Amino acid sequence: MASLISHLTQAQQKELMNDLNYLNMQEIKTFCRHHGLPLHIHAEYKKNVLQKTKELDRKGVVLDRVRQYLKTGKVPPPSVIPNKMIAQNLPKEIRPETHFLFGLYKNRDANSLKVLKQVTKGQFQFGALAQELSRELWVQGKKITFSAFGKLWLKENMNPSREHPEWAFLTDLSTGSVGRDWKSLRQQKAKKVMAELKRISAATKRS
DNA sequence: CGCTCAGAGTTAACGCGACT
DNA sequence: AGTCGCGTTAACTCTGAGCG
Repeated sequence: MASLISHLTQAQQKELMNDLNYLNMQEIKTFCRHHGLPLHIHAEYKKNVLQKTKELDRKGVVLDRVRQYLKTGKVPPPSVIPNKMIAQNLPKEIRPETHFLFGLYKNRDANSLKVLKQVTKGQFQFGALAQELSRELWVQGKKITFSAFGKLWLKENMNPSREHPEWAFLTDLSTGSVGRDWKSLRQQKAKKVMAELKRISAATKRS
């Protein structure tokens, strides 16, 4: 299947892609379910066997998938955590040289926090960045230690090399373009995008 | 300076219904 | 009866602004 948005002009396509950032997760989920786009992260608990986890992909990841789908008409595969990144047996104690694996680290986990505080001179905090980094490492299959993760977190925290256009509110906030009417602005944009997506739904069902 | 607020995303926890 | 998935909810974090 070809692009689902070829009837739009280049400028309109670009606007649509950009305004997807203004959708909230609920709206995105609805669209994904309609079209069978994967929302959950899958894990390879056993070699070559994929299992859906309870973990939901982060907004940026899901949006990328939506964009790809709109452009190509193909349903992209889900995120997968490879077998080697999954903790098979949990160590009693986490140390700086312990490998940073799925199932071992969790946000707000006291043991993880202790070690990460230790290797970052007390600066580490659980938050969106920690979540983002950990997911990325797991899915990409980069096996590193807690110590290395802490350093990576520090680096990203000091000078963020990545942008988060999908966090529309925070992005607008940092550019100072948030006014009293931001909420209605978001709804306006979201409504427009949803209307366009709905048209696509109808078109794909006909074919 | 520290506190609270806004509005967003994410998680864990909870409850409900479907299914076995 | 027990389990699983799904949807909702409360609590947390993020940022800059506003206030005492």
